[in-house]
Amino acid sequence: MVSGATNGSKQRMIGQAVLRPRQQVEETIRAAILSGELQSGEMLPPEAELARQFNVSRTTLREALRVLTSQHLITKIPGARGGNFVQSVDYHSLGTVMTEAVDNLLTLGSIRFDEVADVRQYLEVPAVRLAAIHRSEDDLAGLTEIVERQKTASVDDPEIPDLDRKFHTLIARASGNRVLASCVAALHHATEPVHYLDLSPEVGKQTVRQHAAILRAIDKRDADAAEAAIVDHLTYLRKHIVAHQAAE
Amino acid sequence: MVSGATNGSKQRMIGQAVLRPRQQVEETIRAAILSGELQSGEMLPPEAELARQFNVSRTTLREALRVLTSQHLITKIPGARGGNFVQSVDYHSLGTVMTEAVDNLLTLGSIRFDEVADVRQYLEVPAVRLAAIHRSEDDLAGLTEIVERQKTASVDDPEIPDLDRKFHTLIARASGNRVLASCVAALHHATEPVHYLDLSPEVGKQTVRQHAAILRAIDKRDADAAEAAIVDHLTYLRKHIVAHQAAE
DNA sequence: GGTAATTTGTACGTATGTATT
DNA sequence: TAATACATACGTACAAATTAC
Repeated sequence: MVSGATNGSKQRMIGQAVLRPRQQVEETIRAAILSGELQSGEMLPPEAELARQFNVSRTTLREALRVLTSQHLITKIPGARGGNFVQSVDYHSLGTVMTEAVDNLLTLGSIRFDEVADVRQYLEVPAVRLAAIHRSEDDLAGLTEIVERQKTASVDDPEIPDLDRKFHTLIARASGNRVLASCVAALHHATEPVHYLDLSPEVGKQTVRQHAAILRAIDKRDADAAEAAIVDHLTYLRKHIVAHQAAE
Repeated sequence: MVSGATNGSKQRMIGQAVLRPRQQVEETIRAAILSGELQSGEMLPPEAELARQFNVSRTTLREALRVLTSQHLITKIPGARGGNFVQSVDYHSLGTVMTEAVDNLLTLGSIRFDEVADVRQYLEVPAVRLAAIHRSEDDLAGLTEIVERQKTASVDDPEIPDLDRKFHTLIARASGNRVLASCVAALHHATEPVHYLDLSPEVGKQTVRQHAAILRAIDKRDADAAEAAIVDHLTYLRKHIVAHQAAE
């Protein structure tokens, strides 16, 4: 039962594992995208033509394309001017797949909410520190506008969760670290639906006040104050989520 | 061009977006898995039977299954006693998808290496601190064994990178936070191939020494010492990666 | 060791849905 | 409205893989 691919012997490896047609097609297209041979936005040949090129059936080709689609490497657009298009794979896709995975694990009960919240805090603290140092004037203007709109929004305004998300992700983006930005965005998304459920007027007011404090620290380029402010904010939020969860 | 699903009007939402057959099948099976209705390890009915149940063609069913497979929710096994099996979706799957995404972004050049390395450090520091506090005797024994094997391994031993990976991920697991563990494992994987290329005997020796220092701190449940040791270690590694990259 | 049985994998022709012109 | 070009879906047949006898 020992295969040559997995034993640790020093024998020369000659054979390559035989790949099924679908997998060969998939890997070839993936490599073409990741190598830059296929530019983002570019349209692939029609499926019939592409199947002919690979010398496989359209069924096989479509299964390969389907996998690449689910991995956000291409998008399929039906209709006359439609086709299979190479997606721009930027750091946002990391946030997307993380969000999907964390959501799955949370609904399955495979991870606890506080595990996500903890990691979120581990990342948001360095994020605000870096944002305080590296923020551009545009970042500052964006954050200011968000906080202003939060001040005037009523508690039942449907865009409140969206504003909160934008505030935190914009800070993470201002850090200059795109991996950090994606992780923060994903973890924020996962921890968001819960705490926006028990949004009382009082909690809303406090949140805006805390956001304003974070913004002031970033404005003054004061990393220490920014860290203190975000810790304050996250601690406050989690206390209210815990209270909410314990109450039901 | 404004769709009813996205405008912010207060109109009552009645209509549900029409889903294509493939998507309906996909969502239904996914929901069954995530709700626990389908237990992990369980085998789905044969594709022909399943297609009959959904009243779709086997082609359509297979595209749905292919997506779920690429998302690690099911595995397909060909052959007589084969079939489609529900995968155990634990926190490891988060690490898997993160690894894939980060690898893609790195080869595409959409993110820089140091962005990944920075985030890795943001997470490994709290990870070792928590590990120092929560570590079990089993964790300690496991870490000790790894370090012992690293002491005796020669530089060209093929299992060296594996030992390094195990050391860092075991620490992250010992933290008790599974999200943290997955993230650390994924980011470690992404930052690994580079620094194991220029593994000189001297670097190898220093690495083992630093690992031993981390282990001692965790043994003594000294979080501060553990933090200092891991920062030391990561700083050392990154200096050598920078040196290696600058050299070529 | 060979043969049958079971299940996934692939092929192909056709029909339908969808969006643009 | 009709024509066009593409993805989507269907049904059947066959190939390949694996197990059981």
